[in-house]
Amino acid sequence: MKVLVVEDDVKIAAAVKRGLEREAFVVDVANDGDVGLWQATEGTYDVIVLDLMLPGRSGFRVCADLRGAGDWTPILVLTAKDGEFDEAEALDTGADDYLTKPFSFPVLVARLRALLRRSGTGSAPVTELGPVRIDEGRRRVSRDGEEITLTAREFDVLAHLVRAEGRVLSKREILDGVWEYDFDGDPNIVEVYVGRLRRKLDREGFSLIDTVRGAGYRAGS
Amino acid sequence: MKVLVVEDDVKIAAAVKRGLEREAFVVDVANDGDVGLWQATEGTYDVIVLDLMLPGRSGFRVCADLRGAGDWTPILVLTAKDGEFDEAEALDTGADDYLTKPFSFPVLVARLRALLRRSGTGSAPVTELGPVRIDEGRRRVSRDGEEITLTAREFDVLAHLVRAEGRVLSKREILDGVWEYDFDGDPNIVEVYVGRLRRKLDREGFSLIDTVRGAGYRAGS
DNA sequence: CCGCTCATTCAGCGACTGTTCAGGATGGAG
DNA sequence: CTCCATCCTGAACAGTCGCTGAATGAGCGG
Repeated sequence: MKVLVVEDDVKIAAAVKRGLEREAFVVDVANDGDVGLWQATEGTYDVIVLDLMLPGRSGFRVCADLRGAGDWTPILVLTAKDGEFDEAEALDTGADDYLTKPFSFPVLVARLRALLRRSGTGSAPVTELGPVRIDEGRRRVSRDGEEITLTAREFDVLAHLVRAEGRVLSKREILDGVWEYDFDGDPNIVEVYVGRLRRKLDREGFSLIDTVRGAGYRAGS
Repeated sequence: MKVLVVEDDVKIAAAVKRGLEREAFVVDVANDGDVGLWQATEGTYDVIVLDLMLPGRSGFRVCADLRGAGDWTPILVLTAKDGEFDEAEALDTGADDYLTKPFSFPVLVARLRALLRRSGTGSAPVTELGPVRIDEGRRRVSRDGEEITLTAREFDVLAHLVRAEGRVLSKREILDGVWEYDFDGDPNIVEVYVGRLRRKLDREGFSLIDTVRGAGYRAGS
């Protein structure tokens, strides 16, 4: 589950990033509105946390621009309680929820999850592929009813492939979708994870992830 | 992209209609279940937004009747959160997704788009030429339902020819379209690949790729 | 501070596939 | 009918791609 945090206060940004990562989110941070907008359009995020008071392009503008460009990634807006910006106004611009600073961390997480659930990105109805059952909401996987434990990364890679609904995803696409945007390590890591998923999920006569040589990987169908 | 909105609350119906029209949908509204069912069967819609609580025929019935009549237009169901109707139940009746009222507009649009994407109305690059079926997204090819494995290059060449929809492509064009820009090897390689494709795909009485001597190759039509 | 889990890198191996080449087949022009 | 350009094909080779096990190190909990 990828989150983009657009926040100029470096300390807050870092704290939020660390906290969300502990909750198994993959987090990218942008420190001003322009970079934020750019990253939001380039990358594929499941949800965006957007401060309204930003250097460069304001949160309002970012929100409006994204929506104007047809990007409906759920947005949770952060506002200062002194209320220079009005929450209702933010919602009008196309935000989906808001939170006034200072906020408690559990609340942020709860609201994010609620947002993901509502927008359907997070609660993709449980998917079944052969004997394997993938519950994105609870981040659980089972085969023949038996629970299988995956690490956060393993789950993200699997979920990403499953969401593609049979399309072939290149290693590059998987990297972009699951790892932080500035990851520039060896794409071989995708192979490593696919290998691990196979060892955990495949069984005699059933293989969940196909290799499409020269193109990427494909799950299901 | 045509949407049918079946909703008895006139204000909600109007708001949704206006909003969706701003998103470039073409919207028809029905105010009760019977009219809704009738319009759904008469017209051809890409997706139906269906309230469950309706005068006349309930949303459940509409859904069930449509499915019973073999109409599989994607349906997004609107439920009141007080939960007189159960979402799971709606999905059982044949709905494809649900949203609880009140909902935010962007969420509705996002879900509709997701639904359209999933149901393939939005993008399905699956081409059939005679007995051969080419699925570009899944990178799969089959003849008479039987899967045929192609290498990456083979698939790319085939896809390129298929995309030309019957136009003749010169070897040069195929090279430029499929190989890297700076490829300066023997154009004979195209012949080699066409040959391999033929051996894999052609059968008695059917040949997928025609040679147009002196000009290039052509697939389909 | 120690032991654990997990993410990442690396190198080696094996199989597959892209490419080349040369000789045979084919078709059209004259 | 003949000849030449064009196309087809089988075989061979080298390089690429994907898989794996092991090693390393960061981070967390005890």
